[in-house]
Amino acid sequence: MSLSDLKVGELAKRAHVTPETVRHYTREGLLSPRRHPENGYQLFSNNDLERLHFIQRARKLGFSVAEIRDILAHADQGDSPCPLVRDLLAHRLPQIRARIAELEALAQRMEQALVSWQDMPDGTPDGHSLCRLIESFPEEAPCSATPNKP
Amino acid sequence: MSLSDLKVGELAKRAHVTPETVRHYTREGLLSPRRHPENGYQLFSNNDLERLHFIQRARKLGFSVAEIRDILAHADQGDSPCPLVRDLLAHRLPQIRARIAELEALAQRMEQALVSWQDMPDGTPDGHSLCRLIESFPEEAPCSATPNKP
DNA sequence: CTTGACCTATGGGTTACCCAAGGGTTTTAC
DNA sequence: GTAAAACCCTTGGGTAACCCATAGGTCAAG
Repeated sequence: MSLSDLKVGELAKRAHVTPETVRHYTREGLLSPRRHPENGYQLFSNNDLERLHFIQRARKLGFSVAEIRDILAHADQGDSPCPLVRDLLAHRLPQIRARIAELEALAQRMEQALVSWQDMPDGTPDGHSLCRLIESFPEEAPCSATPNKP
Repeated sequence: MSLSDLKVGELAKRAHVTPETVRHYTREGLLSPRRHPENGYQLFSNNDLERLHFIQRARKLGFSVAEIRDILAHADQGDSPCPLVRDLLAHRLPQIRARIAELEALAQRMEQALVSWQDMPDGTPDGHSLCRLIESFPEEAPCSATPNKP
């Protein structure tokens, strides 16, 4: 109805994301487009575009989609989401730092492996050994960094 | 049949993982236990225990379960998996380094946010602003680090 | 009026597991 | 000897933030 109504693709293009992402945010309740009464198309306003920009900024600060939904819900009710925002970030930061430390440790294991493998022969698997490269590595360190999350 | 046959729980305990994890590796083809002919229980050998240790070492070096399956398949066929192992690690390492850089950038954004928010009032959302804390952050940086993967 | 570009909803894939349900088995304890 | 606890099985669903394929409706331009 409004002059500035945007369809998914148009909104997506302006925010440099894919239409799928916009639909995802809509499904998750971060955006609530009106619907064209006849064809069912999603209709986004300029306000939705601002909202999407907000979402992108928040994502870049490390907030999850679920957290952003909560933040937006607060704001939509007229409550200031800022205390929530501060809290979330303060809690997330040490987790990120821990994750960095994990990955750093992993990278060092990998580098040490590559270095110490440089003068090891490849060898064929036998009954006792599958790959000495890997087996040459220490295993016993009760609990520590987990790889492969990203 | 063998004296040293282990049930899932026993194998899991010796490797300090959960039975679910063992079943997962079995489903993914990393382990191939025999089956008790009468009750269908999985029966693992000492060789499987070594194999599980191998898997754990490889996981700690950052290999994915799928990669480890390939490595083990090579070894099971009598081929040396070592060239594959070197290759995989050499390719993965720069990805990990890139991921660390991403997270480092994220952490710095978060820290800068927390600092610069210290003397900002919380404010109530109005038509133009949802949360100035987040809106005070730059958005335009064409493409860069993605948060929230771990 | 027919392309081709766009929209819709649904369901499945990604990773490395974890968890619950529903049901059979084995071990332990009385 | 038996009953409860502990263990095993398979199936299916959940996690995070999307991406992609399918099948089918809609719309703008030539």
